[in-house]
Amino acid sequence: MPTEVRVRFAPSPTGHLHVGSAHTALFNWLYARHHGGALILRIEDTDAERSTEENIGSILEALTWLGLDWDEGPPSPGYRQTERLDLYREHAARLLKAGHAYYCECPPEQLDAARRAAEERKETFRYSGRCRDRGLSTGALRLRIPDQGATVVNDLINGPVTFEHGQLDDWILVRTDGTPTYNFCVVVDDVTMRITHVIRGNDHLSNTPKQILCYEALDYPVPEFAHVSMILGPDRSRLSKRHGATSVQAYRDDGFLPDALVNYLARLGWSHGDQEIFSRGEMIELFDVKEVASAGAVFDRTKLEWLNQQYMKAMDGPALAAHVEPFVTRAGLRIPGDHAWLGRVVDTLKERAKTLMELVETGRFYFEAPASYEPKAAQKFLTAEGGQRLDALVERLTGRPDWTAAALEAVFRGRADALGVKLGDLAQLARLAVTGRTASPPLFDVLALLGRDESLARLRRARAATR
RNA sequence: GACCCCGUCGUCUAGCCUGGCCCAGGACGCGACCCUUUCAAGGUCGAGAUCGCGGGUUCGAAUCCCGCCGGGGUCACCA
Repeated sequence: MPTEVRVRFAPSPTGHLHVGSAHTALFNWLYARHHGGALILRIEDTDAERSTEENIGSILEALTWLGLDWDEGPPSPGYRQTERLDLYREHAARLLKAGHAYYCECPPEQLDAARRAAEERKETFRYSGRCRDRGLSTGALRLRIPDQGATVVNDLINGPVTFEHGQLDDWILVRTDGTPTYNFCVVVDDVTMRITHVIRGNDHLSNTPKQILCYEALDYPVPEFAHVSMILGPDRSRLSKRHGATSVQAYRDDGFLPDALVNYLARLGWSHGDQEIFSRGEMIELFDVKEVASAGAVFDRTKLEWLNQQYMKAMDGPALAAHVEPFVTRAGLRIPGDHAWLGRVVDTLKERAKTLMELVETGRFYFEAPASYEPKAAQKFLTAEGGQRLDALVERLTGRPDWTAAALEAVFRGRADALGVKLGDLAQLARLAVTGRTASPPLFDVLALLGRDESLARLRRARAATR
């Protein structure tokens, strides 16, 4: 029986969920789901200084919003590193006893000095190994790295990567104060959680040989590794706040759909022929880490926006309306109809906006009468002649029982013929009156959705504004 | 600086393993046109890559080999 695939996503709660982290979380999730395996969520909170409870909550929330569910992890206990200290202690003791680790009492100041000196000489700093054979019983615990040989990381994405042991040094497993270091915790956790595939950011590739040596010292099987490329800013350096929004929630708040973000992230470093849009099911079925590209990818918000629009367009009104509602409220607007009404409104707006936020802004007139008219258009349309046309429209429209888009269009066409003008002339005038703008969804749909009373009121108000 | 990774249109990518179908395909963005009551959406067409550079192997290289250059990442008693 083949061993079950077990992957993990291990964020450190020092901030919100970064899109780069979401990217590797997604690849882990896809890999787990594709293989019918398990995704384990582990919180790496050994940095007490920067880890906060709020950040943990925020990360879980972001993952949930993205629809990346985990099979093991919080809120169950035992998935935070701070809860697993005994485990690290046990393993440290084992390494010490087996002679694979030793205590080091070199004062930090001395190490710093040596580091600076090495830097002066333009050399790589490596711990001298001064305490290797002193048989000390206190201090920081270091892993003994073989002097000779090399360790090869057989990366699923990057292929075999060789690191000479001469490049590595006896790294610290446990600090003088007894707390375990990150690299040590990762090894112990991945082993005890029976992780079969470590899929993580490319920035960890250099740490991998150190970790492999630790697995071997512990006499544990080494998992498979896959180092995913990082997400870059326009200047091709790692995407950071300096480049703009980086957190998943920032994109949520800007009005992106989780499916769109997930689809976008999936296409960063991964592809399947010429296909751009993938349902979750398709992604799960088609995804394979071995096909992930090793080059970094620049985050392109414009393409994300396009994808978001594709997703909004594909969604039916009522479903989209549920996503839109909070944005209406947040804009300080009231919804003058029921959910079905909002669904129809949203149907007229979804192909005119890239984000939910933009959609609300574009359709603002559905929720409140225009506070003003576009100056240039007002200049052109709200003239004496425009007033006469508005009068004609109001007269024809008042008291009309059939307030549907089709009926309204018939009235407008009839009026345009009678007045000897093009439909467009009349439509633009009415559009300005009703929306305050020269661009909007189809006028007759807008009128129908606004209702007779509101539409007529707006036409009259525009009439009053003519010169 | 050392080590490691990466290098195809502005961007995301296909092709590279198993050389010829590639004087390089798709998508975003950009331009034009069509459709049209406006704006979008949609459709069609187009501009855009000497495949980082230089050698070599070969009848033939984006694809194989070597060197170089450029970018990024890692070098903590941070994670």
